[in-house]
Amino acid sequence: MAKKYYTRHRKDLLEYLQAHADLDYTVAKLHKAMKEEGYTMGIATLYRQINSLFKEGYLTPIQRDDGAEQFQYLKNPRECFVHYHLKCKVCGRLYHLDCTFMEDLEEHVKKEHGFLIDRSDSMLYGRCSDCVGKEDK
Amino acid sequence: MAKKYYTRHRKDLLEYLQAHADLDYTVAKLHKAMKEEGYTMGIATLYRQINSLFKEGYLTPIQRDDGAEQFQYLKNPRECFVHYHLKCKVCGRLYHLDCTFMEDLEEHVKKEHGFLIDRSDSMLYGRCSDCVGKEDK
DNA sequence: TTGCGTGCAAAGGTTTTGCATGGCA
DNA sequence: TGCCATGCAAAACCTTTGCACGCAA
Repeated sequence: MAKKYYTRHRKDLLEYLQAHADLDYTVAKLHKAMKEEGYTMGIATLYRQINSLFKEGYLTPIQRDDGAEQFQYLKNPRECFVHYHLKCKVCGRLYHLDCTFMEDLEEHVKKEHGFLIDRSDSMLYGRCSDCVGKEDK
Repeated sequence: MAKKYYTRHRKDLLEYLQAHADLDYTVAKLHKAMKEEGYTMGIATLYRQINSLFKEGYLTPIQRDDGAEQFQYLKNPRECFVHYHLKCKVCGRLYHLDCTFMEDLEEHVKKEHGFLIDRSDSMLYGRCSDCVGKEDK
C-alpha cells in the first residue's frame, strides 16, 4: 500500500504543493494549475498520487467546493497531529494553532461534557487578521 | 430563490428529517431510507429540496462520505449560529455546545492570534461519552 | 529483472438541467 | 389562473478501474 517508488510525477507534485502550501485545491484545479506551470501528468495519476498523500497524512480535507473534494497540503504532517487549525474563509490560508489554551479547552470539554476532542480532525473557521472586514468567499 | 410553496414533498422531507435528526445522510441514502418508509420522491426533486434547505440554513455539511456530499439536519437553525458543535465520529451524533468557555476561547484566539472565529462553521470532532473506547467509523 | 507507476479510455457514481406536466395559493 | 414544483431522462461532472506499457530500484 505504501508508495515504493519516488517517481518524477510524485516529485513534481510534492514540489508544486510545497511551493503553494496553505492553499486549497480540488483535483481538477490542481491539475490545471500544474499544467500551466509546465508540469504534465494524467488526471488518473494525479488522483492516485493524491490518494496516497492522503493516506500518508500530507493532505487534509477542507470544506467542500461545489461538487468536488477539496484538500490542502500540510508541511509537517506529524506535527499537525498535536495542534489545532484555524482556517480563514476569505483568503483560504491555514494557521496552525499551538497553545496551551486549547489544552484547557480539551480538558474542559472532557470533564464537563464527556467528549474527547480529536485535534487533528477539528478545524475552526473564521477570518484572519489580514482579512477581517473583507467579504466571505 | 426562496421556496414559495409548501408542497407534499417538502412536508414529507421535513417530517422525515425531524423524526431522524442527529443522523448523517447523503442524498442517495436519504432517498433510499425515505422510500423504505413509504415516502416517494424523485431523486431530482430531493436534490432540489436539499439545496433549498441548505440555503435556508436547516442543513449543515459534514465530513465527507466517500464520493458524496454528506449533511445533517439542524432542529433550530437560528440557535445554531450562537454555539459550537461537537460531532462524534463513532455514532455520528451532533452535540450543541453552549458554554462560556467557548467565549473565552474566541476572546483568546482573537487577542493572541488575531483571528475571528465563526461559530456556526466550526465543528470539533471526537468521541462522545457513549462511544469512548469504541472504534472510529 | 521485478513490480509499482502511468496513461488512456471506459465504467461507475453523483449532481444538475431541460422540458412537459402537476399542484399550491 | 399564474407560477413554482416535480418526474423523467439526458447531460455534465467527478472519481475509480482495467490493461498494456514505462520506469525506479
